[in-house]
Formats: sequence, structure tokens, C-alpha cells
Amino acid sequence: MAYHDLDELDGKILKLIVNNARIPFLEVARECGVSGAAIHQRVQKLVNLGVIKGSEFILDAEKIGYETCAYVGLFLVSPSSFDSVVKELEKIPEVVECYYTTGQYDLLIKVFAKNNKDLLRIIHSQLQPLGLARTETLMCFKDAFRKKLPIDFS
Amino acid sequence: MAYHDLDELDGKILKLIVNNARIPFLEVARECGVSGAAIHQRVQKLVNLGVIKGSEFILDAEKIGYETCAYVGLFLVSPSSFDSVVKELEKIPEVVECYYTTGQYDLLIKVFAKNNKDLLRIIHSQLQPLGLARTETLMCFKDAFRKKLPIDFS
DNA sequence: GTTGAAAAGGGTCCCGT
DNA sequence: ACGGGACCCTTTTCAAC
Repeated sequence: MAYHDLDELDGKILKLIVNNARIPFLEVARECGVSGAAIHQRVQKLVNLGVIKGSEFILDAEKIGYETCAYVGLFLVSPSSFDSVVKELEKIPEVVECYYTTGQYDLLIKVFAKNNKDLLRIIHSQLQPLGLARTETLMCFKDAFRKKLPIDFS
Repeated sequence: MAYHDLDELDGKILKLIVNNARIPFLEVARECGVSGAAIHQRVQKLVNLGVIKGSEFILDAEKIGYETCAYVGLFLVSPSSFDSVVKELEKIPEVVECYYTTGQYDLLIKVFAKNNKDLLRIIHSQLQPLGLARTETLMCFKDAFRKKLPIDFS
């Protein structure tokens, strides 16, 4: 169930497919020196184990109309409201990630907005009413980089 | 070049493929009531426009050996060192995201580590030597949710 | 756990509209 | 920009090792 059960072939496959979800498995097979059926089964196994949680296309947020991105640290009024706040946050389309964190904030969320004014609207009209004592906004004005974790089961 | 050039069919296609990069385009075609060739051309157009930046498989970080996740806010000693620090950060395998932010931190990074001890090692041995005045660690002890931005060009 | 082969289906390209 | 069709490659399954 854990990564201890994964061998080098699994690692090689994951490395080849993780940044290109539409790579033909036969191409992976050729790279790995095994049959296409083997890759098919291995990938199926990785899905069944939950190692592979799914696949997605990566879209450019700006090009679909979201020019502003921010992390917002949330301070809850009452700690007992954690779960209900999270539930409400999940309903807000612009809130794309949410973490329970240690440190100064109770929750940390990632928010996209059409522009700065739209972000302000989201914070004031959507977030504040959920029962927050305070919020702290970290605007991301540049995505310096983004990459994948290393994969190595050797 | 922007989302203003995208129509409802583009939106429908993106909605169908964004959470499943391996969906057959012919299935998308049937859902949209157009030919496979049309989907093929549209997707190609979206890639050329940069709306689609790529595709990926989503892996479970825990299941490939990374049990700890944290955001770390960085305070630089000197503002002039931004770019060189970012360059060095990018070389650290465990640092998967990096943002220039407004607010209290100069930079905000997302870090995965094998465990808490490993995270401490990364912060002390890898991050601190880069010329940081201070760091502030927000451990993520639960990933409450993670979803996609809404797509709507109607 | 892996293989090769067969059947079914999808991806890609070209031409016509 | 889209549709139809042809061709080739890929996916998926299964018996056999």
C-alpha cells in the first residue's frame, strides 16, 4: 500500500508519465524495455494502490480570465467551527486549495480572482462572513516556478 | 490570445478534459456533438494559445514517501538577491512551488519532506544558507481540499 | 508478473465543404 | 472552422508461460 512496495520499474514509469499524461503507454513500454501489456498492468496497479490519484490538463489561469492569485491566512473566531468553515470554503469557486496549518494561521487557502478588485470582493463578501476573526493576504505576483517531487524507488 | 477568444465549445472541451487528461477525444466529441477532428483541432489551438500548458498525472505524495508538507515564508537578507535565491531554491528537489509575494514574506515556497526531521534538515541545511534573514514555517497537517477553477466562456 | 497477439477503438491527417 | 474517411498506432483483454 505504501511506496515500499514499488520497484524501479514503477518509478521509471511514473517518471515518464507524470509530466505528460497523454504519452502513449507503448512508448513508455519501449523506453522501459517491457511489453505494452506490462505498462498497462503496472499503471492499473498504481491507480488501484492510490499512488496515481488521477490526471489533469494544466491550464494557464491568466488565459482563462484569472489574473490575480493570493494565499490567504485565516484566523477563525472559534476553533470549533473548523469543519463547517472548510465546508463553506469549498463552495466558493475561486478558493482552489485549503490546508489546516500550524503556525500563525488556522487555515491557509489559495484563491484565484479575475483581478485585484475581484479578490477584495471575495475576501470581504465571501470569506469574512464565514466567521473569521481576521485574514491576512499574501498576493502572489509571480509564479517563480512549480515542479514535481523526485521519484526514486531504487 | 486571451480568454476572450474562447467560445462555449472551448469551455465545454476544457471542462471535460481538465480533470481527466486521458479521456478519449472521441468521447469528448460525442459529448459535444461535433466530430473528433474538431476536438483535435480545438485542443491543438488551445495548446498553441498557451491556454493548455500541459498534462500530468497526480500522485499521492504520501504514497511516494513524502509524509510532510509545509509552506515556508522567506525573509531575504538583501532584496537584491531575489533572483539568485530563486535559482538556488529551484535546485532543491523538495521545494515544489515558489512565489514572489506581497505581505510579510519576500518569497513563499511549498516544500515536501519525508518526515518532520527531514523538513528540519531542509530548512536548516538547504534554505538558511541561501542568504535568508529568517523563515517562518506553516506546516500543512491536512489537505482539506483541492479543486479546479471554474471554466465559463458563455 | 510478464508476454504476444487479436480485436476494438482512438489519434491524426487530408480533402471537401 | 468543421465533417468524413483512411490509415496507423494504441488500448485492452486473454490465454499461455
